Amino acid sequence: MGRNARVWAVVSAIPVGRVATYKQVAALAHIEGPSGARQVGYALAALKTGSDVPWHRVVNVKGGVSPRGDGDAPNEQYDRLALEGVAFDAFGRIDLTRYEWDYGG
DNA sequence: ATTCTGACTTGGG
DNA sequence: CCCCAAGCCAGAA
Repeated sequence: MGRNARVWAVVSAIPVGRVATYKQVAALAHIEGPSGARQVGYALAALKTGSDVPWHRVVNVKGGVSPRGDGDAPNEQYDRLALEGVAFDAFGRIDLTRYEWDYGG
């Protein structure tokens, strides 16, 4: 089981209507280190279209979606989250204190 | 096989 | 708030 699989497993465990930060996913996937969050980003970047992984529930520490250079993917992320009941402020940011996945600790 | 690029976070100014 | 630099793995040509 490589890093990608671990990341995908963690992301797949994020409940509907809830979001997790890259950092959080990295910690749960046992990818520790200063660049753990980045590994998560790389793992998600390796996702294929049609995958069952809810990648849209992964946001950056600012509570916003990370641009991938492309234009539609971030937009789709906003749409999917909105459909799940996640609210955004006027700046397009999510209130992490309210929507961040509480995995129980 | 090598080379380039990219879904991040943190600390200091 | 913005900008800069470091640490890191996977995929494509």
